Amino acid sequence: MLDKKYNAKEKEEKWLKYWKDNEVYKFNVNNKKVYSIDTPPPTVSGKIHIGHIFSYSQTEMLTRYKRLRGYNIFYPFGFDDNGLPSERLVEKEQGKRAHEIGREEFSKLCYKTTDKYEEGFKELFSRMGVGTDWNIAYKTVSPSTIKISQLSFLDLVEKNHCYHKESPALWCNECRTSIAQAELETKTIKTTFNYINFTTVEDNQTFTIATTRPELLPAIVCVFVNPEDEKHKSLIGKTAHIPVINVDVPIMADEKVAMDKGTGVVMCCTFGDQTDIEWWKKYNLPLKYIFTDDGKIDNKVEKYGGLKIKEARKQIIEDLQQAGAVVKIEELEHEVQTHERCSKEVEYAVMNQWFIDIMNHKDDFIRIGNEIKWHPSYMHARYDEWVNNVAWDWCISRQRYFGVPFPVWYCKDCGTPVFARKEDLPVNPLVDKPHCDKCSHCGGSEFIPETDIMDTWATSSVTPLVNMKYGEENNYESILKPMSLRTNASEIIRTWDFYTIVKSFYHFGIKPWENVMISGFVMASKGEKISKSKGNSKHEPMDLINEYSADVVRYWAGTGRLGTDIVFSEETLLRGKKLINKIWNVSKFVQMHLEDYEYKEFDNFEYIDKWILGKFKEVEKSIINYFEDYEVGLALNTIEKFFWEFCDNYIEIVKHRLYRPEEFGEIPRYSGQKTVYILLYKLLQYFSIFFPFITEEIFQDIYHNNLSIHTTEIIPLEYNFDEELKYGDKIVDIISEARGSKTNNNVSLKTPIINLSLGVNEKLKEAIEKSTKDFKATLFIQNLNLNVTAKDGYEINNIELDLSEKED
RNA sequence: GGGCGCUUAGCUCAGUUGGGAGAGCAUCUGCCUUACAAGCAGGGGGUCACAGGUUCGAGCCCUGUAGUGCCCACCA
Repeated sequence: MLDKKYNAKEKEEKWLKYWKDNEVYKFNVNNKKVYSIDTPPPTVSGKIHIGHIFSYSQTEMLTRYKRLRGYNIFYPFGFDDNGLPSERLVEKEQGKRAHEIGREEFSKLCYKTTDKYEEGFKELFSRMGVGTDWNIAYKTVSPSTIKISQLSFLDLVEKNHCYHKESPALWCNECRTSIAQAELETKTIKTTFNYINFTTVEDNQTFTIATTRPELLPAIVCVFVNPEDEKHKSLIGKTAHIPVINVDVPIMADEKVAMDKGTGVVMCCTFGDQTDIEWWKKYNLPLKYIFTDDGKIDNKVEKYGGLKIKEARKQIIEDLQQAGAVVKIEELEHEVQTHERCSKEVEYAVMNQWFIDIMNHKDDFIRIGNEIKWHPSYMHARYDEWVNNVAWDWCISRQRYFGVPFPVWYCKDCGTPVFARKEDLPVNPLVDKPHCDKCSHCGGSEFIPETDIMDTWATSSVTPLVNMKYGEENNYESILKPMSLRTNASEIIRTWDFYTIVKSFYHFGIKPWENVMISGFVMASKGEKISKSKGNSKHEPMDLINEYSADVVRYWAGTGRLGTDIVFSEETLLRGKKLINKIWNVSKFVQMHLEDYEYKEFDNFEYIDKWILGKFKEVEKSIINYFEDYEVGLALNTIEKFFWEFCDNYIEIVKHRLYRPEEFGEIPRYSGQKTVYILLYKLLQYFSIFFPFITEEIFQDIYHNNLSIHTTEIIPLEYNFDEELKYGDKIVDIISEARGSKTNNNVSLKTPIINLSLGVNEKLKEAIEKSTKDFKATLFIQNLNLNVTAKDGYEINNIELDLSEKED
């Protein structure tokens, strides 16, 4: 028997153990159709917050739905320990920079630290009741993942989609590494707009250039004006003299110069921005690179060498002022590109990097995007928008320590790369030697290892390959190509989704998954995103679980529409708590009345039973539609709404029949028993998607001891009770109105109705007559008169309450 | 500046081929009713952001405006 009160803490621990012992969520290859999920490996870079819980829960709920619909669920969990986020975390914890610690020691610390955090993540997700098979979990820095990442790299090199080139790349001098376009974040900063006078060498004409970055004056290689610009046309072809720096550069024309920005005259530096790079390439301009990799001016620059970028800016402005070259300085707020991991302004550097070709296959990436179903559908536009606007090939090398090494060495004499053999992977070129002893190009016998590591996205974009154990024997390629579903938040469409598509296309020529499901964010308050850096998450997930139970926290996480942000709300938790309490109580009630229940073929349902069964059939259709649309939250909403109707209306009606067979008869009682048996069973199945713990407790106690509800199958109801559905609703309306009449008279709902006269139509009369006993018992009616006077609906002509007790 | 969302009751939000404006919380009034007071019944409370249009009929479809949010571009 179910306990009087539900002890969530005790029961949740019990079922966690049960599921583990009985391997309820274990993945085995069998004859069932596989539904596979490529779920985001959380970045193990510190504390988990309720935002994680939110986005992971909806995916998890979907897997539960699919499992109940008979699918064999492949739902692995991953951990992204790899790369810069982990390094930053370790640097923060150690209070030292990576290069101060040393490469080998630093890597060890990274492993140790990520292991520690990973345990915390695993514990929390387990405690939430996540139905994953931990046996197929993966880490992005494990030997097998490194092997697959390296394999992927070699495959792309072989297929000429990956190349090594000296090229300008985005550079973060805080993290001291190159980064990819996708890692940029824009930030508004206050700065000054400096109007500086230049002169022409030929005729000493003065013209003004406005810049926010005067420290780049030593890097100027050219000055541009628009060829259509009447005001500045006379400058074209002349030579500009850079003040203070005392260097002369040519003045050229290019239509990309906007006449209405600044003064309409632009200095082109190597490099200040993307356009500089374009011009540098287009006009084959010389290179004047003046920064060091840690954000200083190079020592080769006279006077400013050794200064930090911002110090140099200050100094050069002073010098320009002294030279009388400054026209004016305006305060300015503008957007700058920063590195999303550290929020520091990004520079450009020129060095050897590994790139993956993006620009030549944009059409293919758009096409693959079209072949994938996006949920919600409008997220597809964000993907297209990104692909159409990508301006760079994907730089995958990072000048960092912790991550996947490139399986490459270079000939010391000629620089020709030597690649590892696939069968030797994983390799670490810093430790391992190349398989050949002579360079195939020049015959040189000494090799230098590649010290760069791969961008984290270069490895997380192979999660489908990791899941299918790409390149191994007995792999899952045949069942996971493509996977059924990818889930993530909208912020990483441009990184994780895009790069995964890129890799899938290059490796296999096909889409990586059938569906993409995009979740929203959790907001701390309206318009304010929860983030680790802001520290504005007031609630620790574990505290919430302890206070409310995992099922209740899951309720909160299960609400809301796909792709839509939600605000954390304690009210929602309270609502979930009440719902769960109600599920428990109604289950106790049902159990009480099923003690003598036995299965029999039966189709002689009472009118009201047909009504609620017919209603559920309709509701179930809608629930299934929502799930098939990945709208987990809306499905929950629908189930919940029906459930309260089931409790407040149906149970209130049927209870009399269940309690008093001597009055109502055994067969009507059996009809009620069978109805509650069926509906509670089905409600528990649907609720188990959201509340795996309490539903398991109830299910095993009432229905099947030692059979997990999570291994059952949902078979949608097939009843045709449309007539009962329509007029049953009317009967409930009458009951509701009559109850209102009692409440308005300040009497108990038990108060007898001495006389009730209703005006109804023919159909409704028939319906009430078929359910007279239930109807009268529910309202405690002594005399009921039905008159066929209403055309549509009904009218209460007379209601006479027994107020005798009240008057006493 | 470009792309995509959002704007419905005091608060948080549903509203799936266009026809009844809804839920929870809050508030007010009753009710200890053989599952449940963490409950039950009921009331009050909304020109569905604004302006046009299509339609017999618009919260829903179209156009525009405003506010808000995310992503991108904008470092001259």
